[in-house]
Amino acid sequence: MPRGRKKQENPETADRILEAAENYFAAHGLAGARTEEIASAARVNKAMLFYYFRNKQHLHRAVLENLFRQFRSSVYALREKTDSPGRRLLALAAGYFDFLAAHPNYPRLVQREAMEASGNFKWIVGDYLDPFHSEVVRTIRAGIAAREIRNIDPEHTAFSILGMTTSYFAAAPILSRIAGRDLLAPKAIAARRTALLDFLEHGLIPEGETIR
Amino acid sequence: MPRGRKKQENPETADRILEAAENYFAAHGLAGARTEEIASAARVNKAMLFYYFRNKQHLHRAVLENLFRQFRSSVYALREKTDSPGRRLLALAAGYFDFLAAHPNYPRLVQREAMEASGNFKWIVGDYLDPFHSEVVRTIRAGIAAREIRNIDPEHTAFSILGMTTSYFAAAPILSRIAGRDLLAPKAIAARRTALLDFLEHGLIPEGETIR
DNA sequence: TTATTTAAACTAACCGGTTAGTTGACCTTT
DNA sequence: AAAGGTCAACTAACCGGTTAGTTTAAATAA
Repeated sequence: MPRGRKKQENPETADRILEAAENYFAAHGLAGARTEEIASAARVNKAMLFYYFRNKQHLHRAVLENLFRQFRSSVYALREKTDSPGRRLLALAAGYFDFLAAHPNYPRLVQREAMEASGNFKWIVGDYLDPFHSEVVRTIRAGIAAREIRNIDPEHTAFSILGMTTSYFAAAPILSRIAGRDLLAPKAIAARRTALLDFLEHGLIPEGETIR
Repeated sequence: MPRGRKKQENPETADRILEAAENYFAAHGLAGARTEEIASAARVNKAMLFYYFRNKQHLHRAVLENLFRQFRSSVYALREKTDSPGRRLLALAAGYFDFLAAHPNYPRLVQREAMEASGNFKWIVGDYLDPFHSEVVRTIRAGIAAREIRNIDPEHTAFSILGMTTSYFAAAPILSRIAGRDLLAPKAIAARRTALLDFLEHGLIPEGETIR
């Protein structure tokens, strides 16, 4: 129950801050992002960042947790209920892809955490990344057992799948420059999706077979 | 010509600075790295950074150019002279992999530049990344024409190959945590190499064939 | 002499964080 | 209903630590 409110409009100040912070942290990192800029992008006084979130670190953590919560609910939402591990794996990859497409800041924020050995490390891995990675590995194993998937190293394959999916979005700005067109445009993303899934399918299934 | 003080020869002060700066910029980014720390890691006075490299930005740029020069010479050194585009492509991927394994700072520095839309963008892409990417795409096209490689989108395949190669090294710290062991240990790198090349081979060749 | 190097003090700017005070909606009490 | 009080939300101005970059004076080597 909000007690005192100022004038009329207030699309949740804290949310605006969170959104602006997400953009700046993704683009410039914790050290590179400027609180003043975040504040002005959120159209609030700088002091509000510290009013709602204790300090820069806390704000950064809030951004991460907010994003990871969405990540987890997305991933869990789209688990296919099929007997075919091959199909389940492709659905997993596609779902992960779609989440990234919908949250372009995510890969950059995670990449930053991955590069420095920050303190966030532990909870990010334990609460979010490890469960997802384990599920992928488990599905690959099941696929191999069911002879739907080639006999490959499940863990490395998981790294490869997640890596080739993530890197496209994480490096989109520079790749767009190389390609000479905007790779985050809806059409480009759709093309990437099919190309990626096609590549996966043919890198996983045994010779001469198809997942169906 | 080393002119400096001290009886024992200095392994080129500027080089020590460059090396230390590379480590700190890779780990913390341009904004996050501290000149004082770079200086003490290089065992020189802070003023030397500004004596040899005008300012922090220039030092950062020097680090990038130094690394990219090595990147280019490595890549050009290992071009296979074979008629088989499929083999040339695998050699290209393997060579890129080996360069990354030998220069663990490279992917992190490039990733950072890729994430923010910095001014370095243009020359990095134009002078280094674009030529390499083009060569990969060209080789894939030749492979398709020679029916050694499946009929796939060459550009997206290039993204996938480079992405799955790079992301392993760029995210090594966090992946190591997930895997529960050091993924940059020589043995782990060797395992990654074979797993990666195996995955590539079976994702590229037409059904039932092999590159040989 | 001249180029390189150190140590140390210094500055200017930047930037995270604080503070004192204001505003306005809602809640009493009269 | 008028008057007064309360509290969360908000602002402008400021504070103090940090850090890029400079300067100075001295030392060392070629």
